[in-house]
Amino acid sequence: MGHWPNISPILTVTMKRCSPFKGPFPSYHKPISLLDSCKSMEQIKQAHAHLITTGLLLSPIRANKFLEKLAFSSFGSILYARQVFDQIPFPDLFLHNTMIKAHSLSSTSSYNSMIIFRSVVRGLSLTPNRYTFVFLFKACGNSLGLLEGEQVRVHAIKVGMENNVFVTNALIGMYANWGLVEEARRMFDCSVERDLYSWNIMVGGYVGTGDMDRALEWFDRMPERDVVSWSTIIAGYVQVGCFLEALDLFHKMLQIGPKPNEFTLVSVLAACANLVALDQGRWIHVYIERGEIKMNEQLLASLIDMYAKCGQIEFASKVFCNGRGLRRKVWPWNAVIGGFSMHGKSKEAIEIFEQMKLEKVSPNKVTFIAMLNACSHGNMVDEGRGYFESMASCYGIEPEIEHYGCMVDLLGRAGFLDEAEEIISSMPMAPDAAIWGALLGACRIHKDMERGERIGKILKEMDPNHIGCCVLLANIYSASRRWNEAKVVREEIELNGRKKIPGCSSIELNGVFHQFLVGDRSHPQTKQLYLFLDEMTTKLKIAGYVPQFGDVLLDIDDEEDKETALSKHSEKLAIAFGLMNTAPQTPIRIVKNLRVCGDCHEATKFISKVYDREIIVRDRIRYHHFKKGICSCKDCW
DNA sequence: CTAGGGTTAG
Repeated sequence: MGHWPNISPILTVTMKRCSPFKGPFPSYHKPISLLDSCKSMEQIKQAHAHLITTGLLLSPIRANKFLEKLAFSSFGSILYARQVFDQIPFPDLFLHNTMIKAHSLSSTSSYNSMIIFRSVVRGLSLTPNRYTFVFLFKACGNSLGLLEGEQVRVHAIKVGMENNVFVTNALIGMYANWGLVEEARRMFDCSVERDLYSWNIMVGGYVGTGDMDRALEWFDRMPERDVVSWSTIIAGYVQVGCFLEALDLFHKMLQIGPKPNEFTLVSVLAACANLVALDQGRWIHVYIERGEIKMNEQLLASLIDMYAKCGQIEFASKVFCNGRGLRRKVWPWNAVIGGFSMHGKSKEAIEIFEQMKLEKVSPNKVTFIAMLNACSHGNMVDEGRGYFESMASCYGIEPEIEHYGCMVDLLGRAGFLDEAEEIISSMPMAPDAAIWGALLGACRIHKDMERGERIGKILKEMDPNHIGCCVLLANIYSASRRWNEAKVVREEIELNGRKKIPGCSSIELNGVFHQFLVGDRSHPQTKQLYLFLDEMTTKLKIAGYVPQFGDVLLDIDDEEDKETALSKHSEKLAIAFGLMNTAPQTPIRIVKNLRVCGDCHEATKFISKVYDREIIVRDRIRYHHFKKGICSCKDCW
C-alpha cells in the first residue's frame, strides 16, 4: 500500500458514486473523469484493481474508458489493454472497435487489428460499423498490404458502409499512405460525399510522393482551405527543400489564410533554419511569446534548432534553459545537443546529455547520432566509444547504419583507420556509400594512400555517380602524385554527365535572400561586387593571405572549373556582398550548400581579421565561426 | 462511451 496517497482521488470519488448519496453532478461523469486523471501506470493499475473489485469492468462503457486509457495514453500499454480485453467475458462491437484502433496506431501491431476484425465477422458474427472500417483502413494504410486493404474494402461494400464520408476518407487515406495517390484520386472522384478532409488527404497524398506541382494544383482547386491545407503545403515545400517557397506561402497565409498553428510553425521554423533566416525565425519566436500559439516540445525543439542553425548557439541554449517544464520529451534535448555538436562544442553536448540522464528523459537514436557527432568534432574517441557501447547495453537502442557511420568518422578522423575498417566489417548490415565515404575522407586526412585507393575503388563500384567520392578519390591520386590516374577519374566525372552540384551560398539582408552561384554575375550589384572582391583580395594578401590554388587536396567538393578559380567561389561572393551592405561590426551569416574549400576557409579567416567581422558559415555538414582570424573548427573539418 | 487530416532532430 505504499502508493496509497496516489490512489485516493480515484477511490474517494468512485466510492462516492457507489454511495446512495449522489453529488450535485450526474454521477457517471465522475469516475470517468478521474480515470482520465491517471498520470502513471501505477495509478492505472490501481484503477484496474478497483474496477475489478467493484465489478465495474463488466460495464462496457466503463471497460471501454479503461481500455482507451491503457491504449492511448503515453504511459499506457497496448499489451496490457489486450490482456484486459481478453478477460472481458462478452466484449461488444464497441470494445472491439477500440481494440482495432489501439492496434492500428503502431505499425508493428497493425496485423492484430486484422485478426480482431476477422474474429468480429467470423467468430462473433457481429456486423462491423463505420467506426470499424475507419480504424481498419488506418491499420491497413499504416503497415498492412494491399491484400488486406482490398479485403476490408470489399467487406465495407458488402455491408453498405463504403459511402460513409468517414469511411471513404479513411480509404482514400489508406491509398495515399501507400503512395498510391492515383488510386486515392479514383476513390476521391467516385465518392458520393466529400468534405474538407477528403481534399486535405489528397493534398497530403501528393505531398507525400513529393509531387508539389500536383499538391498545389489540388490546393488551388479546393473549395475551402483550413489551417491543415496550408500547413500541408508549407511542410511539403520544406520536405523537398523549397524553403523560400515555404516562407512565401507562410506570408500569404498570414495575409489571407487561417491563423497558423503549432504544426505550421514547426515547418516554417525548419525553413528558417535551413535558410539561416534569423530575422524571420525571431519573428516567429516573438509571435509565439506573444501568446498567439501555445508552446509545446516540438515547437521548442524547432526554435532551438532554428537558432542553432542560424549560428546563434548561445541563444539556442538559452531558449532551451528557459524552456523548463517542456523537457519531458526528447526533442528539445536532441535539438540542443545537435546544436552544440554542429558548432563543435562537444563538452557542452556531453553536459546536456548528463543533465538529460538526471532528469530521466530517455534518449533515442537521434540523441546518439548527435552525441557521436559531438565526440567526432571534439576528437573525443574514448567518450564516443563509450556512448556507442552504452546505446544497446544501457538504453536498448540497437545501433543503426548511421551510428556506425558516426563511429567510422570518429575513429577515422582520429587516425584509428584499422579500427574504423574493423567496425565496417563487423557491422550487421551492408555498408553504404556514406560509410565508405567517411573512411575515404579519413584516408585523405591521414594521407593513407594505399587504403584510400582501395576504399575509393570499392566506393566507385558501389556508386559510380557519387561525384563527391570520385572527387575524393581523384584528390587522393593527385596527392600521391599519380597524375595520370587522377586525370582518368576526373575525366570520368566529366563524362558522367556533370552531375556535380554547383556551389551556392546565400545571405539574408533585412529579410531578403541573396543567393550566389560560383562566378555568379546575375546579381544587380555585380559590378560593385567584383570591384569590392578585387579590393578585398588585395587587402587579404597584404595581411598575409596566400591563395591555395594548387591545393586540390583540400578542394573536396568544390571542383569548379579552373578558370572560375577560387576567388569566385560562392561563399566569397556572399561574404563580400555582406561586407558591402552591412554596417561595421555586424556579424555575417552565410549558408553554403557544399563543404567549404580549403582556400575559402583560409581566406575567411583573414577576412574576419582584416575587416574585424564575425563570420558564421554553415556548410553542408557543420558550422564555422570565424573571429579575429581564427575558426571555431580549429581547421579540422 | 468511439471517427477522419499534418510536425522535429543526423
